[in-house]
Amino acid sequence: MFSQTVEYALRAVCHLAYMAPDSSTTEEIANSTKVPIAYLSKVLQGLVRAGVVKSQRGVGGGISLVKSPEELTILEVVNAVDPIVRISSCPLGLKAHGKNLCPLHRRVDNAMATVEEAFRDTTLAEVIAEPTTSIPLCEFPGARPNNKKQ
Amino acid sequence: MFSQTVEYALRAVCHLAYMAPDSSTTEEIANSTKVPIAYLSKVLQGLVRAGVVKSQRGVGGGISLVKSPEELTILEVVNAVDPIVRISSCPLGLKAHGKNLCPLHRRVDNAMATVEEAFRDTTLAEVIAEPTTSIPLCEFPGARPNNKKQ
DNA sequence: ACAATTTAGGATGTCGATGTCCTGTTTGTA
DNA sequence: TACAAACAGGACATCGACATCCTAAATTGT
Repeated sequence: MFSQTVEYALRAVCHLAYMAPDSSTTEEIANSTKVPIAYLSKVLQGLVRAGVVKSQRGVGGGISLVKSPEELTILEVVNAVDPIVRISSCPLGLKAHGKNLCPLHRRVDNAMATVEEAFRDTTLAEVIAEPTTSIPLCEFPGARPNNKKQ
Repeated sequence: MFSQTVEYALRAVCHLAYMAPDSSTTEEIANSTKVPIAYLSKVLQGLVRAGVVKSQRGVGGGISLVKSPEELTILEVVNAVDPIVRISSCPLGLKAHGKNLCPLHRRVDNAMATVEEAFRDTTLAEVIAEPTTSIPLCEFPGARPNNKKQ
């Protein structure tokens, strides 16, 4: 239902949220999130263009969040790489329907609206702060993802 | 978010619900739903294999619903052609997580669960009975889709 | 200036979703 | 039986998602 690219982008941003406001290299993110590094590079480029993350080349550079985890929603990440497209007019192109959706497409669109709202209401800060036995991206409870520098 | 195949399958089943318990030919469904006939044929084959519709070859044959519109849900149609796959274990394959989803994947899976439930709770009968100015698949209010035989 | 690090981006490959076409098979009817 | 209607299914084409590799460009430290 969601593309692999969305999954990868969410993992990457989740990792960056843990590290915020520090930056991580693409390699660090790839190791932490188990995403193919070459493809992750492309996904991150998309996030940079969308203004969700920023990049810094050269020694000591890397990728970091533009906003704080408190201000960044899952929806912004999803829409940056694979936007949730709402149904705004009849997919059959029926003129008589115009902006009115038939009951079928109204229901499908409502389903998408529900997802959109759930994602809009969730910040990255909430995701990484939530108490749980399963830390996002981490093998062991209490650890931070791929935190090799400390 | 949903595949084109899902969209086509829903249109086709919606048409068949209007016609139920009569059958329609692939060509009639294609015309009514504005789906490419050759591809619709493949989609319908999938619905036949999934037991959502049944087919009858030869003169006077066609496609018809297996269940009545009251008993058939949107979810059954969606799952027949492009199943909603729930997240049942950590996508990163982290052993430590096991069946526990981290907050990130828990939220993504919850979104899918919401869609699944909304679709499970909607029958085709509800879709075609709902009062609206936009009749599913029809250009004009009050008409039934592609109802050439009457 | 030079070397090491790190992202940017082009070229390319693979695979499944989408879509088309043609032939085979089944079935009703004259 | 012959023919026409109608689905079944294989072969093939196209396109975008996913993925990899290589080179260029930018940046930092020496």
